Amino acid sequence: MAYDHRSIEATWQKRWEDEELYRARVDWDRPKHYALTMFAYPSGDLHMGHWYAMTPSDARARYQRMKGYNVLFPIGFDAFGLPAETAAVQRGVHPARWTWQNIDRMRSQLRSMGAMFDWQREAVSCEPDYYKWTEWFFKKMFERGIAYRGEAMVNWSPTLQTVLANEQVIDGKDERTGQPVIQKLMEQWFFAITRYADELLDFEGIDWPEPIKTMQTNWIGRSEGARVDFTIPDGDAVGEKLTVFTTRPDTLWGATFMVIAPEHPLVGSITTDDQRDEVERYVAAAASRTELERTAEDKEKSGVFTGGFAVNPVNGEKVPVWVADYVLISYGTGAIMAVPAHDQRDFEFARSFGLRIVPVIQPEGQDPLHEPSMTGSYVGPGVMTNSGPLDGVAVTEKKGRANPSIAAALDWLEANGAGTESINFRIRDWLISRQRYWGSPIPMIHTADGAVEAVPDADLPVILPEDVEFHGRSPLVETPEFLAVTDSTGAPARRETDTMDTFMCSSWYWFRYLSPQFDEGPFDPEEAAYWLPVDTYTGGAEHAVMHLLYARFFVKAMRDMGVFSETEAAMIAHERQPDQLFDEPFTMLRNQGQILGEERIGDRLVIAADEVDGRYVATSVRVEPDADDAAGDVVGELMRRTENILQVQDGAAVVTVEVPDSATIQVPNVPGANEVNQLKHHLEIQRMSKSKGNVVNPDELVVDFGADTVRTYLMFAFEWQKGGPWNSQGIMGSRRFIEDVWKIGTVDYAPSSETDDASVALRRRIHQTIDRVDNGMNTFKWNTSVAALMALRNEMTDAARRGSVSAAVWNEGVDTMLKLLAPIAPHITEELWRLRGNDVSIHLQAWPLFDSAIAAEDMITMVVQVNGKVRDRIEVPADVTTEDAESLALASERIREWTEGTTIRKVISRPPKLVSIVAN
RNA sequence: GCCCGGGUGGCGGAAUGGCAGACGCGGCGGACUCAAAAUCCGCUGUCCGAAAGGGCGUGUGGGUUCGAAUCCCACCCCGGGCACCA
Repeated sequence: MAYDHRSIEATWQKRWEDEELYRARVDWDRPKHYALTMFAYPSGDLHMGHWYAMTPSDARARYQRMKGYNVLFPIGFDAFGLPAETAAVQRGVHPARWTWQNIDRMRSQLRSMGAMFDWQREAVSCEPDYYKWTEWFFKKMFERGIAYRGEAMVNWSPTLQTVLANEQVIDGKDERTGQPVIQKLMEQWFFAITRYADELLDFEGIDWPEPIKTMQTNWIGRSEGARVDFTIPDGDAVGEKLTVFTTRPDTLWGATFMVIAPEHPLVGSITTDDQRDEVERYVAAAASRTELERTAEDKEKSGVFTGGFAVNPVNGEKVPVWVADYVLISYGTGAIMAVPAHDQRDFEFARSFGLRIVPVIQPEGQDPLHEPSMTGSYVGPGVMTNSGPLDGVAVTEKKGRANPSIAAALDWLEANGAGTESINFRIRDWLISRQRYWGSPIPMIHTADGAVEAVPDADLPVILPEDVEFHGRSPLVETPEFLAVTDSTGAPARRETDTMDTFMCSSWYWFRYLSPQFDEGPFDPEEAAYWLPVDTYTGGAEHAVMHLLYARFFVKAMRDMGVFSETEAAMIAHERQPDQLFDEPFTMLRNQGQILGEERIGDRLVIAADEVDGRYVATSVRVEPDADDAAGDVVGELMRRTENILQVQDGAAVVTVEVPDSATIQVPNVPGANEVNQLKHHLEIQRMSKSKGNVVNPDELVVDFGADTVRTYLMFAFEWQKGGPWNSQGIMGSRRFIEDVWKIGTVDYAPSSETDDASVALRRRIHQTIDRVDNGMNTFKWNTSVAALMALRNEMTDAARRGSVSAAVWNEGVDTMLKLLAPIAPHITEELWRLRGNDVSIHLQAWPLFDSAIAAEDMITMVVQVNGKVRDRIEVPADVTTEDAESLALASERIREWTEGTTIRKVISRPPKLVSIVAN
């Protein structure tokens, strides 16, 4: 019987759906497992990246199910967002139509995966049923004072009179029109995520990757220090206070100037008339630069003097106030005190503009720091100097109060009313306003007197008007029927036209999955009481900070708003303790990498080279796609480049060529003599554009090879956390494996040369495979699980050919292999399982039990090293004693040759694996 | 620039501080075939060697250790994120 993946996959997908095999229902008698894969954006076609994210997660959900859990594995669409609106502007398709077409298409593509999605729980964030509750959450946030109005910078296109997304701005210009974009302050809606900053730093009780926790910790950026007020002594701003936050209050006596952000509210009043033109020019220029450009530390320091001064409260000194764009209005107070002697950025700034540098920390055992001879700031430990009351206090490398000098400074500031001990966070409040159409409306009303009030619950959701046109800016601002409302007193008012950041939709979707039709609240407490929290969350590491931090914040805010009170009551009714279950959304998190397009064929290079000491050193290199083999000393495809070393496939051999600076380079479309750097650049650009442009279409592969093969390949060919470029040849190995499984599952096995040894050996291998597949599943290293199954396939194929094992062991092998493979390749294993006479789905079977006694090897190859090098291998019993291992090693003929004429200094034994002999 | 991760054969990758390269792709050789494909068998890090065997080898340089892909320090390169892509 031939393996026909098309009919097998179609048949089983239909039967599973008809039989509701993957419906997840609350069952308090069974342990639950909520497996979640990240909310999918309906971008159009399902691509290999979706398969890569979802099918291993599906396999693990299936594995958990066979392990005895009642598993929920839902799916839905993150359907609001910028691309739909871009399609509307560019191609005249309504965002809703574009989005729903994509969703329909992706639904059918997703079904071809054979995943155990419970489609009856599907949720789509652009449906009014869904965004009603997104709006409801906003209202809750507003009522609790978490949602508030504030000012933030936007990318403003004066030409289009609209706000642009960061990705629409390239080099300070609109990517489509090429017109300039400026940074502009605008009043918008925020969520006060900073109130949860301290709690978000606590990852206790959740199993998340260390790097993600580190990135979030750094993003939140808690630092301890002091707030200090500098006072403006004269001019228009006389009496105003410039507040700075500093982590180094001990260096206040060395503060010789101040720097404020170009957007600082006091810029105008501090600036003197002489300096006004220059300052205004500088502020305007800063508005055209992105934050990333402004803070990059390798750039030249820029800044201008305002002409104004401020008084340093610790010593009464007047210090000049400068404006510079490396100070950001969004971080700290938007003003800094500059201590050039002990901060490198301040030092460079001071040297660029000839500002005073006063050392206040004296490194011990060195000559006193002397300003003119300093070549950089000093940031190490020492003793305070030039600092009045702090002189002589020790400075360590510790942060905060743990550093004696900082502790002394804080005490002095508080005692003298010059400043307050304070904690600053790098994280900013979450800007949730978007000046766009295709998002969840913000359910707020602007009254005639300038106040804001929430839309009454009975009027939720605020529905997006459908009959609108797209010219560039949000149609909401020009749709009178949408704008015109009455406030709570019945007076005419204006509806809020900002919509919400789509991260808002994706901050609670896993709650909606629990009960997408529920209309009495965002989710059904009875479902939530059983399924929450999410046990396994899988998705891309590109979401390490923002989405995952917003999601954590959201759940904590929900908890504090009492959203879970009914859920908690339901839990208690079922004797489940709700303690701390609503502190974090995702108990376990794992990230996959990205699948890139297939790597292109490399550049064909023609190289003239000299052979020097067996290496090739190029005198000229040119890139020429159709060069003849005889065109140079080395001609062929570039396989790899590392720095100025090229590896070129020249005929059958890979030749390594060094390209010195003296070589002449010719790159197409770049006239004249080129440098090595240009060659590198050319090769780099080609690679990237190609790898990003080559989209691999899973549909064709599913038709040609079957979903089981594609799933197996995706789980086998990559290190899941890392990802990598697609390789269209590699998939044949997985196809052959699946075909071999078919042969093993359908062969009419009859022992012909059966031996007990062979049966014992195969059983051993079967149990070793259970262990290895288990390990791979538990550690998300699917490739090792598949490799173990392939190795078992090799043994089974061999046993079948020889007829060397008993029928009972053969059948144990087939059944075990099918069960172990079932999560990875669900269709073929189901088909073979049924063909073998089983009535109940393989996906409802219990996972095979591992027996370590059966898996144990009785003989082990022991390695014998002499001075760290392997010199012999000896077969020993697995339970060999240290004494026996050493005497066997020392008695070895080969070891005696290697130790002859030397004295044995030491013998290290790690029986049964290794004996290491040190001799000289 | 800052934060996080990675670098192992021609390629994807494996390896609780203890045999580097499991498993697979590709390649080479052979069987089957009129032939090709498919399939099956064998070999396949690299250099020296007829072989036995030996030297070298996990981005680069140093260190710890009887022993390092694995731990430590410095550097180079690649990927992700940097708050309006999601």
